[in-house]
Amino acid sequence: MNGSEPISIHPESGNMKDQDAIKLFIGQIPRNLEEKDLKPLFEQFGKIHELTVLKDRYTGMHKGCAFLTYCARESAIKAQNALHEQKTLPGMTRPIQVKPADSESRGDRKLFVGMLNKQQTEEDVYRLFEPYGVIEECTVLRGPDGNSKGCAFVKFSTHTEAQSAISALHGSQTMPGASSSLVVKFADTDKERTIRRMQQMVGQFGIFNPAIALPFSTYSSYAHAQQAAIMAASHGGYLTPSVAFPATQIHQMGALNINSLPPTPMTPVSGLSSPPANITTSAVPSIVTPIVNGFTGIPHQPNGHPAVETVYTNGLPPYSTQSPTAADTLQQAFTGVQQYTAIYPATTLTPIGQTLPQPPQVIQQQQQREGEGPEGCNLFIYHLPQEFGDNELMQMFLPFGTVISSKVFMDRATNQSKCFGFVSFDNPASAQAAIQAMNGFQIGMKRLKVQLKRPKDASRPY
DNA sequence: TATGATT
Repeated sequence: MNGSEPISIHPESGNMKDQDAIKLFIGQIPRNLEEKDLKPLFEQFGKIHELTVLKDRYTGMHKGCAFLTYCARESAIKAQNALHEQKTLPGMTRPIQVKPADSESRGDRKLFVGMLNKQQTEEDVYRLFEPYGVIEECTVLRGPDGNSKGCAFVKFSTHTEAQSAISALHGSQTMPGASSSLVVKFADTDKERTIRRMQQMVGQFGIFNPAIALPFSTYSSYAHAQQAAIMAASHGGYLTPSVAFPATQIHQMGALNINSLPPTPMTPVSGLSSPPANITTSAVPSIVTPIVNGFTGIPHQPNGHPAVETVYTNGLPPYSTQSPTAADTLQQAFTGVQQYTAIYPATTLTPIGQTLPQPPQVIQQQQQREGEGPEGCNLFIYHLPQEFGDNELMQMFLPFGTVISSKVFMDRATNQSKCFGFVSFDNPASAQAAIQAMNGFQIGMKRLKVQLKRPKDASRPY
């Protein structure tokens, strides 16, 4: 089995595959079977374009699996139906696996296209992308009035095709009337990504006064808070305060049924969030993905997976269709801080050019500094932005419940923030929710550390 | 830079 194994990767020469051919992953193959041994088994379903046994990159060892591409798409389907989990090869304990390779079945075949000309139709977009593969779906995003939003979704039959379209088209040209060059990127269909976005938005909007930010901020914040609260509750008391960074959170949040969120926000806290005036409450879906810096959510699709919907304000256009690529986490978060600080006069950062829907009306938050909450209700927050004061800190945590106090520690000599502080809620569930959502949250170059305040008495390691 | 700054 070891020793010499001349592996032929090109079984037959001159055989073309369908453009929509499916690459199959074959698993549970005995390690003594090479391409030539496997060929007869698979050939019965059609002409093989390529069959490759996977070898360890370094040791060259047979990995017990292979990739198989038939010339015809149909052959792959037949083979999968006939073989997948249907028989067990000699020496194996589990049945053979025959299924589309990960590279084929990835959700990553759907592209988001931005910076289109608003006059461009589905057909125009189709023509543009056609050269790069088989297009299964092509949708121009439109507002309620039917006008294009200047962006589209294009779904290819494979990840590879989609990737080649990105390579060829992203930034390749600027459509007449568009403010920057064409954007072609993988669409954010992935649930985890969506959740991560939501997590980001809590920070983005949570640090704004929700009443003066986008109307949806209240919703997303509350939805998120509820989500986190539900989580906290369902985990009982055993939530580890040391959940480190987003990966953990995303994982945990991904387990939630985000569609079960009630559309109605929680009781408004501290009189801050008057109900959003220009939102159609009756039409709000369970999850709302606001448009942020040109981010688009997933549009409603007739027969797709409308787990997430994009909803725009009544008549209010979204934030325009700026380049979604500009919206990487870091920059978004930092922009959020800048926008925030621009709103509040007490801060020193230069306002940035981003226009807000309304001139900010600063609502003075009555601030309760007295009285920490009971045990389990008090958070220690570290890595705060330098410019955050008590109020900003409170704003950031309001979405998770009633904040009974917030305090940023200041250096007495310089009157500068020491970048840490405390927030107290009136109940432990809110505190847990806040930890879950905000610990590890990236702002600027730093990530917030949010954990329960150490009890005064004995701060033992255990 | 690290846990509510006068017990």
